[in-house]
Amino acid sequence: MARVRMSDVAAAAGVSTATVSMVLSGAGGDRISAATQAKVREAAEAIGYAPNSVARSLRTQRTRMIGLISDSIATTPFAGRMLAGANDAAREHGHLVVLVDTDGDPAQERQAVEALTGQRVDAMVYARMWHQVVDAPAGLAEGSVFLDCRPAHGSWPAVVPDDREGGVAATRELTAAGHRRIAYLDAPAGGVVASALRHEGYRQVLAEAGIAPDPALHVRGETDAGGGRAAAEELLDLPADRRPTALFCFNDRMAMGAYAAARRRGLRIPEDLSVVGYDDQQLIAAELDPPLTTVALPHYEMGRWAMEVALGERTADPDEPHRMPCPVIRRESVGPPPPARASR
Amino acid sequence: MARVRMSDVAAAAGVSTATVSMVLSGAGGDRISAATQAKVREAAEAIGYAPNSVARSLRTQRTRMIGLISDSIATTPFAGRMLAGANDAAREHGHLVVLVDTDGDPAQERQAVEALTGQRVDAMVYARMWHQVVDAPAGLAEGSVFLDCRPAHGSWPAVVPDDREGGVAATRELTAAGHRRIAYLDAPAGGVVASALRHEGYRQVLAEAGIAPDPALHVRGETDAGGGRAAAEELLDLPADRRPTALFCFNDRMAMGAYAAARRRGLRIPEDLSVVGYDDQQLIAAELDPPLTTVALPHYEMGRWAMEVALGERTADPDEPHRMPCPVIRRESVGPPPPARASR
DNA sequence: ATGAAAGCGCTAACAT
DNA sequence: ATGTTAGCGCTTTCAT
Repeated sequence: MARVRMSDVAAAAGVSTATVSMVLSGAGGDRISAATQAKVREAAEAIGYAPNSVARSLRTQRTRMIGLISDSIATTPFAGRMLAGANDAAREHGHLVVLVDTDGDPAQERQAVEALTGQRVDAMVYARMWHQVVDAPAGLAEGSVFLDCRPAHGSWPAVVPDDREGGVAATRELTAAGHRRIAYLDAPAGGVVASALRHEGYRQVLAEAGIAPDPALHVRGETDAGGGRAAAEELLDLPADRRPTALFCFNDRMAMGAYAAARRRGLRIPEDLSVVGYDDQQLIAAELDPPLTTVALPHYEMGRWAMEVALGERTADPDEPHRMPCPVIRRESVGPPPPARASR
Repeated sequence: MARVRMSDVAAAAGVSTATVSMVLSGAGGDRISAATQAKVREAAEAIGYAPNSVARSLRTQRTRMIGLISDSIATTPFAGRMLAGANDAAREHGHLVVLVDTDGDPAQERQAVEALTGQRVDAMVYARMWHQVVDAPAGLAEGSVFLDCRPAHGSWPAVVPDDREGGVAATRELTAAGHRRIAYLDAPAGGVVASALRHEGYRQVLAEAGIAPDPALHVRGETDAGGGRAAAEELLDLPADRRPTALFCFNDRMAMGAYAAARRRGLRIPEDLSVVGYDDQQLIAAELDPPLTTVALPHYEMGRWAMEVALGERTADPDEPHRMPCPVIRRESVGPPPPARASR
């Protein structure tokens, strides 16, 4: 790599390294004469000088690197856009991101914190692939920020999707179309914080619309297509007067399964059955037939937000997670309820 | 962050920093007495010493960081497992990866190379989201390695999927089941190197099986579900005696569209029509009904390979890309051709 | 078996 | 307006 040092530039320009440092770092704008500045820049250019950030970091105690620890953002095809948001924000502020994927293994997390601390990153972001409550890794510095998760204990800034409002928006999409028998195809019970929050949102909308919640319309299944299909079948096998006219699915994969169940029964979407998903997974939502109306997770924006607070470009309350809105993506899977069951 | 330095450990242990350095770096195994070693370790532990990698790097001229420049691996949900492979290999050898996503923008690439060079990363990996031939970014150091792409000019180690053999494997899956009228749903003409390679493999298998290639069975479409569907429709509208009994699709998304086209015509998969995809995209291949037989891209292995040569743990020919095998993933979308057209 | 001392390449007081 | 100088925290000869 580059072998030429600042002293070489200084020699070539006939000035001291201090002068070179000042002009090249821009700090000497007013202190160094224009002529000298030009001379220095030319010399640097001519001999192909590239500053050594390691030396600078040692001196300034700032590395312009941000550590990003994740359970598996990088390795799974899901929340990658969080990285994009974080990366963009870092770049815009002249920082680099050092990424460590730990598979969610606490031992690896501890090592990651250690390695990143050793490299003296200016700050750390701790990210999860999906919204959850986590134990902070051992040794995580104050000033770190949580991305798509929040710490069970301790006080750190955090950003998570506003899953409650997402549940509201999804359900409202359905009540607005005229539905009153709306099912919620939920994730398995326990642990999944998004599941409970979306359910809250769902119930709130029903209440506002004066719809009595029917426990039979709240079913659970694995969060994949198979689970969604099984759950949807259970629902569609209900007697006609108790059967839902619309399905709010915990995620797009379950919605995909619900499509399959509807298809088996000869039900058309959205004419006979309306469906709303969650996640806006491009590979599914946009390519389903018909394209799926869904609620998007603001991954990119959350990644940006987290990086901006890590960089100190934005302040945040360390005791209350920032909830990022989840926009509805309208496509073609929602319509009015079928006439036969449109009125009660 | 940690404020305690090696001199603090030295003082606490009553030895010199040289001694501390030796024992803590393991280099003093035979030179320092066991008693002193223990004393030093205890002192370090007691006062919570954590070495400063920046200072070490300045001194040793090695940062134990590898730069990874990608067009958008991190930001799109596709080739993320390349990152996992790279990350795992780096970790196993005590290195960290500094990730920069450039969106494929040459200006950003140049900046990335510059920033990474400035940080004195020990090596760089240049990755693309899908197999392509690229112009190396300006200033890319010798010794860098190309991941999922190969340089149009210049001499660098590179790793790409063996798309030709993948095409062979996919097609053979179909001839082995007894098919003779096998269509290739290709990507649009031009540029996509994988497209041509897979086509070569396809033709080779036909030739080996003594099947005369029918130009009507080579159709092209956009590489999404819509394109696959249109291409499949064209094929399925052929007169019965010319219609294919099996479809080899450029990717899983096109296969998804082919499923839709088949469904519209009342064709069952695999009883009436066999389908093979490419990519093994979990969200699609495994969740389609029936699950799709496909060819997997060895993303994880390629990521690992690239990182290992970047780390110098593996040697590679800089003038010939390493071709990584693409395994067939057998699921349920391939069967024998329907009886009516089974024989020629 | 251990210590002294010279830097790695840069920045930032402080001088001039 | 520019130069001198003292480190940042560590590793590594070379001495002892």
